[in-house]
Amino acid sequence: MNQFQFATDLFTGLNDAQKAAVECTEGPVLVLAGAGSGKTRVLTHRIAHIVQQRLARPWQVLAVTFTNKAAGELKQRAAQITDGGDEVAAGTFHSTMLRVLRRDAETLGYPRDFSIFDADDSVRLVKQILKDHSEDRFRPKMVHSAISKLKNDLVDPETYDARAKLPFERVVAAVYPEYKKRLKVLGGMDFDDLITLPIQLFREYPAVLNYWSGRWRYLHVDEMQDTNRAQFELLRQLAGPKPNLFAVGDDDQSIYGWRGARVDNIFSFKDVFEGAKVFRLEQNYRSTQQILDLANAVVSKSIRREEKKLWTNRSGGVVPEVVGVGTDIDEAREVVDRIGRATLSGKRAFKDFAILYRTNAQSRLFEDALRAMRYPYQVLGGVGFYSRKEIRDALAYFRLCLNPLDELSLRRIIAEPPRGIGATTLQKLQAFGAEHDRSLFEVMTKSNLVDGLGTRAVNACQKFTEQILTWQTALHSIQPPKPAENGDAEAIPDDVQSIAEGEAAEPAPLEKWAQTVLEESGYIGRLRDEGDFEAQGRLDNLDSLFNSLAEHSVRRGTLQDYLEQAALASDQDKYDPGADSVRLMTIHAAKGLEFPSVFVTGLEDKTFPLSSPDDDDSRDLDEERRLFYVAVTRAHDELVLTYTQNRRVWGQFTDMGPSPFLLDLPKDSIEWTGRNPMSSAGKYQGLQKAQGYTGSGGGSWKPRTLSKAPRKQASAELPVLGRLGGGTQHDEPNEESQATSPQTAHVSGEDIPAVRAGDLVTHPKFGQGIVIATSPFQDSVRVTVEFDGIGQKKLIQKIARLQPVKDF
DNA sequence: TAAGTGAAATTTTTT
DNA sequence: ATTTCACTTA
Repeated sequence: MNQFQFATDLFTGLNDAQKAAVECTEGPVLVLAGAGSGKTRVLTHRIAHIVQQRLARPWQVLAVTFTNKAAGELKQRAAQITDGGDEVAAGTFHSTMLRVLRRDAETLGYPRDFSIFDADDSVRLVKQILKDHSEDRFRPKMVHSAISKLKNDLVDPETYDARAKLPFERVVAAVYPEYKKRLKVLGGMDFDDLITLPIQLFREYPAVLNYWSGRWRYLHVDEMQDTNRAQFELLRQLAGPKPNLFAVGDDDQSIYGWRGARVDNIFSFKDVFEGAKVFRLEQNYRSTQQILDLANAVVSKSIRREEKKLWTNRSGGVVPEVVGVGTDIDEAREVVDRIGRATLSGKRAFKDFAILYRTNAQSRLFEDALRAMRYPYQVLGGVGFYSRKEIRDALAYFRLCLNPLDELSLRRIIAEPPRGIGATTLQKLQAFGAEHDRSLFEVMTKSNLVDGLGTRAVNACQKFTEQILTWQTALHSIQPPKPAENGDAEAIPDDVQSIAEGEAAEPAPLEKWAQTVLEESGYIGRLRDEGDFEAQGRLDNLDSLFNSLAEHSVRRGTLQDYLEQAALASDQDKYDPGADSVRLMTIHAAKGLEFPSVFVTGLEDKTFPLSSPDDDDSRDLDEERRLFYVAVTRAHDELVLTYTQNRRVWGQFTDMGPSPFLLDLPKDSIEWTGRNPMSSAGKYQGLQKAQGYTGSGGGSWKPRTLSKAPRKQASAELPVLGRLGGGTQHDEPNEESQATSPQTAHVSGEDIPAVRAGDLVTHPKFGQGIVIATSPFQDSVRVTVEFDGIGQKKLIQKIARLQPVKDF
């Protein structure tokens, strides 16, 4: 009865291509779905279809996405049209695999309550290793991201060691195995382990693979273009010899190459999964034709892509607009002005607007402007709740109670608050532990055995470990450690299981426990004592932590679950579609979302497409192009692109050239608006001169044309910008002063020595080196130096003050 | 041992 | 500009 009802509904309102894809329930299927072509719809309808046809129970259907947000939406929408749809196993790759690992971690030699190390933890660990090797040539973050890429590419340490040649690669090759080893010793997994360890598990224990692949009979993957090698392998394993794999993706929206995503996974899908059926969804239901034209114009310049053309039968709409402004502050004001006008006239609600930018750092000025006008807004991403210091500290306490092996957490809180255990003591404990192959925590419980420790230190250790153990016991009393799950557990959906398991919930025992821990540890007390504005803010944040813990506790979640969610759920997910507020986020964060009116901001060279100031070739222009495509296709009917001529970067006023993407726009179907575009012309000239002189420093060389060249070229290619020159505004006073006083500003830099390529220079830390190259950097010079025995460094002369070594 | 001081690095984008 | 990290001093 119901079934018939569902069946008719399911296919009405789908176009032919969508229908065909939904109906194709067996075998490998690839759906190439352009932006706004209804891919989530296809996914959810197919899932509903499978369930209705009784091909599988809802919990036998797996859908993997990249963000929790997407998973949540998928689940919710599936639930609306499917009987039992909320039992569908929908989650991110990471959270799904975490379930697998929780069940069998011990098989792989990890503790049951293994910790999850987020990016920050992982980098810390790398840093420690680098320090132990007294290696400080490379940034821990870079080394970690190299390791992460290797893991995602399924390259093991031995293989890499054999091929690593360059100094940086050698360092990575040295750190990689050590990093892996230490992670395991600490009973921790990093993000990449959550993908690669299941692969290993499945390889070594076919029974485990059988369990999961038998359970998930229909696999769905969203955003296939963003999968990396490891994820692809995982899918292949789970899909098994008779793959029921339904992949949806769009190569034009591949924007995660920087973290190892392989668009190739889309191109090679047909080869890897033989007989795969391919469907294309090209009808767009979201945007106006003008917006699509603009999107197509830019992305069609990409080198390798599946040819497709989005179209819509929506008519009407507003012509997309490009707006040039003087400074980043003007940009924020302009955008907020427009939002104000549209909302005050009642044409739009605040939530109709999204302000998109390339980097999180750009959000601040928009926030300021919105706050000044008292307009409601929410910022997605950025420095998230869980990355604040006090929250991380608190979680470290919790983590340590669950997993005393977690030395990273231990070190994090050992001096928060100070308890008389300092670097020296830790050093001795560590050495002892290394000798006897014991964890740091264990050594601390027996610190009296460690030579050379004063009674004070021993007592401090004693007290600390006793506290932890007490809290651990308390935790177990409210939340008994789970008995080992027997291997032949029935295929009960976990969600159901966990609900059935729970007992009558007391009023938020977890919250109480957490409060006790932070009180007794003295953490909260110390914040209270500090009593300043900042400490108060931290206390407030801890309060929110307690609240969310209480909520979690009421829903019978365990602390373990909570920590997992904290590690895997980013700020990204707190997006509240209901609230009437302007949305601010990076373009990456906006993928999968849509808004009636969208501002894409910062369309300047080096901002978007983004590249570091010194080396231009580091950027992947094609990926930036696709990012632009993603950005503009978020808009239903109104699209405004903004760019500035001068922006503050790293606290420095910096002249900006227009984004090359602006040159690719179909000129006729766009409206160009210049607000006060020439206001900075005078300043611009002035700054150029200033930069020239700064570059020369002591004056040993002639002023160079520096940023002039790219500017000239850009405006030559973009005559439209010239048209903007009709602006009538004049320089502001502070610009004037900059323009007229380059000398005064910079000749005072007599103590900043001038250097040029070939010079022999000294640096207080790195010693002697040869200057390889110099390039203008803001109001100073960026100098590349080859230091003896250290390698190349890039330094800002204004700060580093390299001293030339006089010839002799 | 721990708090206080200055230099220097930081800014992609996220699970 | 803001934040982090290494080195110095109470």
